[in-house]
Amino acid sequence: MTSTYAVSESMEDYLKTIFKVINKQHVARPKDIAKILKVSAPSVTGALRSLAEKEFIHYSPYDLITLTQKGENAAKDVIRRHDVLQNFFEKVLLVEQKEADEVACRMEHVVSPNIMDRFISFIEFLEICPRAGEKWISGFGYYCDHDGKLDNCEKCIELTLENLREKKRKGGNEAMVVKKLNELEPGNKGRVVKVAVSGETGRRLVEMGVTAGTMVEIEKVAPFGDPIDIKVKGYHLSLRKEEAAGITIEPV
Amino acid sequence: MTSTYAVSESMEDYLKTIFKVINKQHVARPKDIAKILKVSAPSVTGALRSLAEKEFIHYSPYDLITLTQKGENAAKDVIRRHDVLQNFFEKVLLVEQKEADEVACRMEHVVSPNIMDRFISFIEFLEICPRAGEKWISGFGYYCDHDGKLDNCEKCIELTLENLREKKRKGGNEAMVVKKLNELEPGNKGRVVKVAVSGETGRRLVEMGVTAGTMVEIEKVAPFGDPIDIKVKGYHLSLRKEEAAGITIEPV
DNA sequence: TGACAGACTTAGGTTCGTCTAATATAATTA
DNA sequence: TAATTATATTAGACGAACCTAAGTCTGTCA
Ligand SMILES: [Mn+2]
Ligand SMILES: [Mn+2]
Ligand SMILES: [Mn+2]
Ligand SMILES: [Mn+2]
Repeated sequence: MTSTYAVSESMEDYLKTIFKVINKQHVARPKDIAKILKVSAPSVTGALRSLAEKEFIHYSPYDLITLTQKGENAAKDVIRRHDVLQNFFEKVLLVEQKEADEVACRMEHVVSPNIMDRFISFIEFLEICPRAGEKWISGFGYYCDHDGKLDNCEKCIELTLENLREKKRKGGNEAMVVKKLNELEPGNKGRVVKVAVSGETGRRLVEMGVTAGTMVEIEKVAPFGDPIDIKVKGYHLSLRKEEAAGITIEPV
Repeated sequence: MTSTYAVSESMEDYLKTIFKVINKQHVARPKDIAKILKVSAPSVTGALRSLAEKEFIHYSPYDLITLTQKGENAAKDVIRRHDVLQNFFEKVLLVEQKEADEVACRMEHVVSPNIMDRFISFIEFLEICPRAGEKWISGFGYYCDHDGKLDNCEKCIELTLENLREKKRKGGNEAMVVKKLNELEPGNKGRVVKVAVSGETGRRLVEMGVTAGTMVEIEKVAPFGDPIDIKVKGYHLSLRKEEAAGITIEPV
């Protein structure tokens, strides 16, 4: 059984750490990496040499460390896997943050791309399907904390059904509401209706499979609405305002 | 970060394999182990020496291999972790069996006891809470296969609510139905109402946290109803008929 | 500008899990 | 029972990922 990803678990953690350090303080130094990963300085030197050889980073002794494009992609991918898993543990299994983070950091290296996608879809479905959603998860919390007792499910279902009908009544009057991605606010979620973005970003979106039907969440909007940070399929993505304007969304 | 479990990932896989081989053909030989784990024969010899030293197995060169109690416990624990994960991937995330098995075999070594418990509770909750269950999971399947389209949720919720009320009407007339565990049939599930089992098995049940509220599933019943194989909290357990008779169940 | 402290690398060693080649033992079969 | 075949072990080596101890580089500051 060949390993699922291009580098070893250890190297993935180094890449992840380098990416995070660079994005936080512009430049990554071996000392920081050693501290974060709780390894000795010589271990870091060794890892750097190995990563440079495989062309994940630019590096020579005493030089500063930068990620190659390949390295950045790999790092982002590990981080995505980590985030999806941690999110699932925290938001669905209601596990405490520290443990969710720790276990995600071990699982991130072994989860398959396919199962990743399923986790993402599952969480989306959970958020969208009116049978489930937040209320249902809190019911799971009750179940866990009370030795397998179910909390009053009937009321909850009635309410759900009520809301669903309400929404439908309204929906019958107005046409499907769509907005441009740049018109949404942090925390808003929606489903992609159309993508009309050219250039590198457009290509990246297609590559990532961001097409009609994909769920998008607004994470952060900078002053003057540029750039806009979004989450799609577990990826964190930063869009220019004009790029975001090319994406049509049906808010959820 | 110290590793979560007592032995390395590799050794856990050896233990698991030894357990399975013994339970299948009574005696484990290095050749079988090598074949299953896809390693060379000398690798097996090395692993056996190492496991013997740590007292997980009884072994000396050319001798036959048996698990110590410690080894058997460890093996069962790995298998439980594996099964719970694989089950979640297959039954909840609707992942195909081969991949579910492979990824479970990697994750089994890094999932924490706590998150294990959550997975188990989550699956139970999914099976019990009338908002979710099988119908809901099949809705998730539809969602995955149709690019994020929701299948007619309203009808499904109405039906669920209907069933729930139906059940309640019936439930109002008759008192809570309870049975003895030995009266159930393979595939039946239920919630433990009372445990009155003495001896080693009783102690084991308590250790495993099998108390009022725990979900139990009947897996297999031998001819004449003895022994009875059950699944509790992810563990597979074999009970004598008289032991099973000491456990009161409310069928679900 | 030159010393020095702190950061980084080199040198060299350990453990783990794997391998191949050679050897020893056990089982089968003529 | 002797020869042959199948299995298992020993010997020795390797790469990955870590470590400690000992040097080397560099930015800072007197
Ligand atoms: Mn994290
Ligand atoms: Mn990690
Ligand atoms: Mn399996
Ligand atoms: Mn495994």
